[in-house]
Amino acid sequence: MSSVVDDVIAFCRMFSSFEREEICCGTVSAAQCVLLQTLIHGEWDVSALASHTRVTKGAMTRLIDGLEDRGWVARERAEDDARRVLISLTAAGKKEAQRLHNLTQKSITTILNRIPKADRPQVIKSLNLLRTATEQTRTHLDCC
Amino acid sequence: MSSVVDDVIAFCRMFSSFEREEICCGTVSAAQCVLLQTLIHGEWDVSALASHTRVTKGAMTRLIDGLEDRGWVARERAEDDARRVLISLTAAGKKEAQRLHNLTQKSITTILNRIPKADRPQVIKSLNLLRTATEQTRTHLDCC
DNA sequence: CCATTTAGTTGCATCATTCAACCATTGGAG
DNA sequence: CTCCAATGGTTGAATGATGCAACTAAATGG
Repeated sequence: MSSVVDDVIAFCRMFSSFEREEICCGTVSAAQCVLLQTLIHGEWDVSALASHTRVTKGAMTRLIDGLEDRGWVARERAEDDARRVLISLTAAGKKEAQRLHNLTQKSITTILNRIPKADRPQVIKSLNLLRTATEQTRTHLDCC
Repeated sequence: MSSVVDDVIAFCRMFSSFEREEICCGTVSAAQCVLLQTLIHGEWDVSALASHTRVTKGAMTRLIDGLEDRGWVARERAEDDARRVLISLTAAGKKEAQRLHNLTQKSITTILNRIPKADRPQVIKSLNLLRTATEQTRTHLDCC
């Protein structure tokens, strides 16, 4: 007997440990790993990254500091608003982000390959539905 | 365009933030929250909890310390092996674990309710498949 | 009976994170 | 135009979670 609650908890915990132990392992923290992969899709300002990653602006500043020290991201003042700081991947950063993305993909492929072939399309579709549903549910940040 | 990799990352990150911000919020850390819910199913020794949660024994000792301070878990020496320490929920712990479980369930239900009714059975089944596949993949702890 | 292994705890160092204070910039009201 | 509130970002201090290594106690095996 396993409830859907237990399944979600177990799967998410397992995937997080994948990220921690096998994907970003050694080079970056899990948060930085996600951050690099986020930036593949284009440049963001610090606040947008913070709310997307669900950490404070201060924490995001330091995550970015770490990636900047490694030469993987660059800061640039926005032209229209000199307060905003746009973060983008450097050439090296693109490479690293892609490497991490490939590792992530490999992990996920490994998992999917353990699922009966006939079920895979539905699983993939379900993950997309879950992502969409979760993001819709999760706009507000109020807590406690 | 969204790849399954992005979907998994997004869903797991969102669910983690749910746990952090809405479920264990205030009373316990996310790790302690999962730990309490794990113990609903029975008593474990420290090493088993550590490897299940994928932290070191030292970290697990401290997670348990925190829950013990709150009176939610109890330590007991195993009869057959005086080195092992069995962790179980107290009465208050059972209550808190159930409360957290209900909150988790509520969050997940909220997410599921945003998915078209027709798709839900497949999503639930998919989560179970994913959990099983991930746990099969994830027995070794070697890293780097 | 001693040496080795195993289970758990603890001290230390590290890192991520939050909170609050702070600076710079923007935009609006008078 | 000027001042003031709001916004975007950074920084310092404190907290908390974690890993590693050293340690104690108990079991196991020659």
